[in-house]
Amino acid sequence: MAAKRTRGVRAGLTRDQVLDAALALADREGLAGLTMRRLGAELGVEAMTLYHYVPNKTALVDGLVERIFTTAYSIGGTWREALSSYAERLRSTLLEHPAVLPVIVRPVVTQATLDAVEEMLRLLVDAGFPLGRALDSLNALTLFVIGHTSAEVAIGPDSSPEVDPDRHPLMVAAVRSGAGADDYDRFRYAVAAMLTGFDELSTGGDGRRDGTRPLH
Amino acid sequence: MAAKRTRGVRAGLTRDQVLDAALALADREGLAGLTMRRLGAELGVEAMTLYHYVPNKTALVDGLVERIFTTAYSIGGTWREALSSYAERLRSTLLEHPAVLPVIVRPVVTQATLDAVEEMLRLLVDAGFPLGRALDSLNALTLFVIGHTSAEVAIGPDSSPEVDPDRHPLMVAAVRSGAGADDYDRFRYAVAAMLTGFDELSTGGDGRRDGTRPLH
DNA sequence: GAGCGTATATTTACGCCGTAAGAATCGTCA
DNA sequence: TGACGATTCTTACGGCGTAAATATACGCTC
Repeated sequence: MAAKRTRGVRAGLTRDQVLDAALALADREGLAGLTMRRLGAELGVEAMTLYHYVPNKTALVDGLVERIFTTAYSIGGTWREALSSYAERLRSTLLEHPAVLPVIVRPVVTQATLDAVEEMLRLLVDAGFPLGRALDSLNALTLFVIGHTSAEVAIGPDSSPEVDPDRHPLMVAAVRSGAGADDYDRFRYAVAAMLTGFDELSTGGDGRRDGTRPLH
Repeated sequence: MAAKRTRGVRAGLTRDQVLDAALALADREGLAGLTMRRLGAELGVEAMTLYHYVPNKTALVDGLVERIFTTAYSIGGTWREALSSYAERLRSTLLEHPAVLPVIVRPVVTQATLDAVEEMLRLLVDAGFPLGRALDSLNALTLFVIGHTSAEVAIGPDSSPEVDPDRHPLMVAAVRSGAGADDYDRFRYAVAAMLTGFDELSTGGDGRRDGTRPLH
């Protein structure tokens, strides 16, 4: 396909193209499959060439994390709707790139995301949240979504060991009834619980004056 | 100290000793510093010797995760107290071994932890939680703790970029006021919010004496 | 045009890594 | 004693991230 490269012959790459290819490669082959040599091959270029667009591999992975977050923010509606849909959007974005999850440890705050954060803070403050609690709430919600989605991805069905029904009757009953089988249902329940808790603790329940209901 | 090893001269290791040393090494040097060669050196043994106690490096890391979880469970008191202190214990255990956090994606359910889980479920069910929601609540709380603690560890102070006070006044005000600076405070706020939300959504506020129909 | 600096790519090489294969030594039991 | 299994070391292989040096091509000034 591509003519063989020789020194100095431009490949016409950009940092964005490198990141795109890196994300695609990680999605396809897993995080361990993302190596500089393979990424280079993917782009028709030697590994060392990539170091002109990225200082080192750590920075490349950081770039992936940032990219994922900048596509996840969303706003609009009441504060409950905004936070709820933000949580769902973040979850689905993360699920699209499960390979990157292990290295996502915190929301990377970039210029691109600040606008959305600012608007969410505005919604919360207008609803009666003290400013500090508004920030805390946003933070906690994000961290929960990351944790939950990580667990969703980490396993398909269930890998629990054998359980003694006499010693652990509730465990057995819960598993038998299929409880916890639906990740998305569990996710929505937990998000609703967090939002309800935020409301109660930070506005004394005022936030629901507009008639918004916690779930469904 | 230790005389030089020769072939066949026993070092008297056990799997537990290997895991102990691995955890200590990871805590001291970071996850990337945990290599088979270095771990071997730590134990006065060649790298390949470790493969008699552990099938491969992945299994070794899995062993670390399991070990951390089995020491984190705790129970007692009301359901709120139990879940709250469980969250705190898990957090502090994770903080003691921050290097392992990136590979903790899910609570490893082992025989050792089942008793504690069963008792927590009992507390929740007695308080009026539908069984499925009890399990969901426990799960959500665990995942939140993992996510939150990961973020705590991932950063010391703050590395936010420069923020334009005109575009993002709330952001600036929040940071200036020192909001979100205290990780532990933020953690407790979020846990309290979750518990309040669980209560509201799963028992109707304070124990299902009114027969409120729970979700599900 | 000619000449030259700068950006872009490659080549080569070094020291790590996980681990497969096989040889060496030990304790134990017949 | 001799055989055997358990334990350890030695050697080796392919792959990794990346430092250093080198080669090519484009865009600028004259």
